[in-house]
Amino acid sequence: MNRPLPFDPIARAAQLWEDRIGPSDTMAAVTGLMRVQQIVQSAVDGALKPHGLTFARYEALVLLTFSRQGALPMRVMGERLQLHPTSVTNIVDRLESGGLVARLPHPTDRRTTLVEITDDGRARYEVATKAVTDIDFGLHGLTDRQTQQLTDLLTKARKAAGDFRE
Amino acid sequence: MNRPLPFDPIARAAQLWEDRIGPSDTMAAVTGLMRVQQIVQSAVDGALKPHGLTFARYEALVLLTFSRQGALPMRVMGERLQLHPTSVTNIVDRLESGGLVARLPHPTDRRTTLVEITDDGRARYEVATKAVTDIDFGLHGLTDRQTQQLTDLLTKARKAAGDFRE
DNA sequence: CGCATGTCAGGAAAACTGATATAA
DNA sequence: CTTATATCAGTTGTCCTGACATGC
Repeated sequence: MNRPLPFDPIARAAQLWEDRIGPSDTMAAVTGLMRVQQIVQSAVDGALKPHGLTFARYEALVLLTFSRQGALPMRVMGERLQLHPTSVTNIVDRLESGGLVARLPHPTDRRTTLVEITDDGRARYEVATKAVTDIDFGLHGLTDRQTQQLTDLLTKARKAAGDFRE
Repeated sequence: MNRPLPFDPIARAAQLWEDRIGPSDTMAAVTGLMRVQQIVQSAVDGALKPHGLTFARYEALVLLTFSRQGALPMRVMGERLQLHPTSVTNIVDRLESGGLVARLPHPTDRRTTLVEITDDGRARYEVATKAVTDIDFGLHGLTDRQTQQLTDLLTKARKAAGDFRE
């Protein structure tokens, strides 16, 4: 829709920031981060839409597929995906109503609800994975080396934010 | 609230992805990107909340402050901030109701609406800027050099996505 | 006529707050 | 009694679609 600008708006803003406020390094990185996230989110959601998924729901499906038993407690899903408890409830509701996961009682702790991926869920996961990998998650223009570098930098930031120890 | 995990969930997911699906470079970068964006968004919104702003509204205020006349057409704002026309309307509505900007008729083109930052808007911009720079936009753990590297990588991705030419 | 600009109504997906029932 | 788990009701901020009035 929108034609591209003939200049980089973030570089321009960073220049003005430097002139008027001070060092613009962090501001430029954060603005770029926000914009690339938006690009990637939109590309991935677009690729998943024909399969009735959003990125958040797809991530939940991947998490369950990767789990040993194909099932996890709600609380653990929220922890791994960094989701609010009510968001987990919402996402599992939608996946469940589509028949992609099922809620099961936990065998020993009756407070907790297990979420198990169904056969339909595994099938959906496979076609959805093809859809997002076919578009490279909407992230283009980087060499493999640069993509790894990006991952490393983001990992440093996550660690500094207390996302994980080790 | 949530204690940090004792391991990096993205690194773990990338390992499983590699085992079962294929190269995990892009997947790891995108997942990390999403997570860091979430961290930064939450930190910045938290810092701006006491001043009655969100990051989106703050960005609009910065854009106007940086413009030559302190005023821009709605369409241009949407173009620079990569916002949907209806999102521009919404954001300007809220800024206007807080007295931070004013809508003016365009002198020659009566279709377009100019948005001008007010004195109150400029004052709010200053305290808000102090609030977000005081927390470094929620982005920690990177050296200046690494922050610049991150910006460069994100710029490459934006350019490949057709965000801007040149 | 076409196209551009901005607004409105309404919906979607997700985050959050606060309250609640149940169970450890 | 305190804590943990999950849900529910309701609000918020943002993006999106489709329709529309106005003006170039």
